[in-house]
Amino acid sequence: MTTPAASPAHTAWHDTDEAECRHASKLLEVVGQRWSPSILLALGRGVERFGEITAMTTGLSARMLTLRLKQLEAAQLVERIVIPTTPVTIRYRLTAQGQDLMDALHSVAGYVQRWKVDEPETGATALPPA
Amino acid sequence: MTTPAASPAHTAWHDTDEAECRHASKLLEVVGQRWSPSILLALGRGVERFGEITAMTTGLSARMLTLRLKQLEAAQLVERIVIPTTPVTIRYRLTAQGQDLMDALHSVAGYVQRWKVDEPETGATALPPA
DNA sequence: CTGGATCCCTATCGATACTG
DNA sequence: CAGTATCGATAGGGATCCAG
Repeated sequence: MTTPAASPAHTAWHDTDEAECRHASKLLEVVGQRWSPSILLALGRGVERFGEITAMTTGLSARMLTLRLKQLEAAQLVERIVIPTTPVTIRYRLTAQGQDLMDALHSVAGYVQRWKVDEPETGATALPPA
Repeated sequence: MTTPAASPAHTAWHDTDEAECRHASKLLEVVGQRWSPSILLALGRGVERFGEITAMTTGLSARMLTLRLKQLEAAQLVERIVIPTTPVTIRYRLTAQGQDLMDALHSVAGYVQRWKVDEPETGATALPPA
């Protein structure tokens, strides 16, 4: 019942090593930090400039952006590129690793579509898709 | 254009609706909360009792577990089942929705494997898999 | 065993002001 | 434009005690 049909190439959680579960947990906690998803999404969509991210993300302050960017850099998900123009231009991009993560993560987009996740209001949605 | 008509496996982020991106972000922020991944993992592996989760998760207090469990219930990911034994037995289980999310999320297990994410120590890993 | 209620400390976050 | 520094408010989270 759990698997509809044809288990693909990916590993089920049951078969996942304890250590890897821990790493996955930590990773989710980093990625799940406030603003992180928005920032990663922006980068994934090609936005590369500090100011653009700030502008397009309502409520995000420069301070937080700097902070998150550093963390995401530390997590090897984002790289900071300094271009010696005048004044200096700085671009942020997903690393290959970061891109891969976004790739893995877009299956949650499918989840969101399937379950039409919404705010806990009215009666919410609680019916299986099919 | 928003409806790409029966996207095969999954939708790329570029093709993902803004609203859905927002929902995905919110979802990740909930799932990424401290302890949430560990709890979901435990539930996904079949652990159902409050005490068991507490015991197997180092550092997790009863308070936090109660809290997260409530949030996850509110997010429709977990259901609380009360069995009128003596004393009352309580089981927590992933809902179909929650199971589906874990399903979607196990692609991050693949990511973790591919990149061997580890603590920033020694020289760390920073090389592409292939 | 499950989980509510407090106390309290700390990390986090937002706003503002300032620099290269 | 791309950050850093500081401050004050708050919420998150741990420890402990208590209750159904």
